[in-house]
Amino acid sequence: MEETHKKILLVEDDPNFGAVLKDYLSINDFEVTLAKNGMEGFEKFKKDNFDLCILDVMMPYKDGYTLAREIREKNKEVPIIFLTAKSMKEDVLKGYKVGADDYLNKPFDSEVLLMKIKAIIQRKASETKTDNAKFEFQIGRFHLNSKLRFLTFDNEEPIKLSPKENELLKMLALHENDLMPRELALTKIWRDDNYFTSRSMDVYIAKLRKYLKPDEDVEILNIHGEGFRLVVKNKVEEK
Amino acid sequence: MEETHKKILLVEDDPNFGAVLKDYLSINDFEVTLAKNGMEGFEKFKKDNFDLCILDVMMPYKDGYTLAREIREKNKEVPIIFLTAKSMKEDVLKGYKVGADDYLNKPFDSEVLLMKIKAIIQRKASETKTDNAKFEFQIGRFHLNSKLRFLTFDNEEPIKLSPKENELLKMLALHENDLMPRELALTKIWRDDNYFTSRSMDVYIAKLRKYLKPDEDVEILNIHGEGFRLVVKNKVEEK
DNA sequence: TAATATATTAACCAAAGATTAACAACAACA
DNA sequence: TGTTGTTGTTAATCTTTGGTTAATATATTA
Repeated sequence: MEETHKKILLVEDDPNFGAVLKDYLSINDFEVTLAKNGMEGFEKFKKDNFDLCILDVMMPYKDGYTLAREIREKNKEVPIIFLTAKSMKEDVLKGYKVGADDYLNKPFDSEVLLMKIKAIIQRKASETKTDNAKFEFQIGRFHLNSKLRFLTFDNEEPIKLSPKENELLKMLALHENDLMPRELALTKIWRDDNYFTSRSMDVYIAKLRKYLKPDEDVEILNIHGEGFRLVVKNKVEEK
Repeated sequence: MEETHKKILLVEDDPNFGAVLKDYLSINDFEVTLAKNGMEGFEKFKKDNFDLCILDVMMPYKDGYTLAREIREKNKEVPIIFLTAKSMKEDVLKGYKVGADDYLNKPFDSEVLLMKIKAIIQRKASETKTDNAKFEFQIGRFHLNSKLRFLTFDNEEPIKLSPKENELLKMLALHENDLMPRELALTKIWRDDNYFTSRSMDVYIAKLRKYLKPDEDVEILNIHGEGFRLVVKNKVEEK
């Protein structure tokens, strides 16, 4: 079964390198749009719908990080890979902060790039399969509107949730009564999985438990080493 | 969060190259077992539980393809990567025929290998996640949910199982009324087979027996020197 | 820019889980 | 029957993971 080719936005100021890379990706069945600086890159980004962006970091007028930030404002989903001559840790961190999905130091092996591209696109594909457009949830006597970030208990005044609180509760609700793996929340909400983000998540779990206290039948249980589970007891089936 | 390191079986007859590659993989957080020919490779394969095999094709006594076929007989799942000096099409085909997952021509870029390894392991992981591996078992009057790690007796409050308790009981249940070899549980659950892990397993068998006590018809029997057997007596067939 | 809301970090303690050690009980078998 | 290796049991110890608090940092808004 032949899928339609994935679209890649390639922003690279070196015209030779850019052309070679474009050709290479093209013969590997990607549809490549080449922009030669950040300005042009952003213009082309707005005009089309790409599956992946590959950005050179060092470019005149507008560098890769700035461009990435603009792209992220428009689109929270599209994967971004940075190409850079630098391999400094702070630069890498800066890249991930603006939401990069991967990093590649020049000069690099084209096969490695290809591998990364495929891995990233596949990952995004499986993510969008799991993540739901749904934004309203009934959780016991609570109602969550994750678009407005409101949590309402019965008919009381809604509580405003912070973005992280909201995302986390939504993810728990999507897995109601089932395991919500730690790792899933960390990689999807925190976009990183280490000791501190894990600690941070625990802090948020505590906050959510506080919010959910008024309903005795709603609980967030821990499954040691695995994740959390939002349980709703004595559930009355509606019809 | 630190996962336990993935185990790789590396079979390579060139001692220098083998050692270098082993070191390289080790510093990249893999646990590598090196075998210097096909014979030794197969012996080591049987003794442990690997996440990946990397086989050199041209080796004395037993070549990579033959070894791969033997490995496949034992294990249909484990990913295999071939290393070869050849790049002939028929050889590649021969490799895929015995179930290779990937192919790499010497000399190769170590980063490429690393990438391939990661891609393959991740793919396998997501496969086993989506493949609806059985996780619910009826054991006499008990019900085991090995995903949530719950053991429920009749309609009583579920008992929480620890990861090891859970895995072990699941493995017993998978062999219900049949022998569950010691060695199997040790290599699969403890990923190591020595005096202490064996002792540890006995401790867990004791714990499980305690949990299962309420149902007279459920018992874990020992088969001296072989393993254990989960028996369920007076089984009433349901329809 | 100050004020406010949100998020991260750090330290510390508690809980859960796993291993180890020591010894008793048992099976296999010469 | 005694000897050897295996299994059963308990309790102590060690390790990892989770919960909580508060200080600090970062982002957002007035």
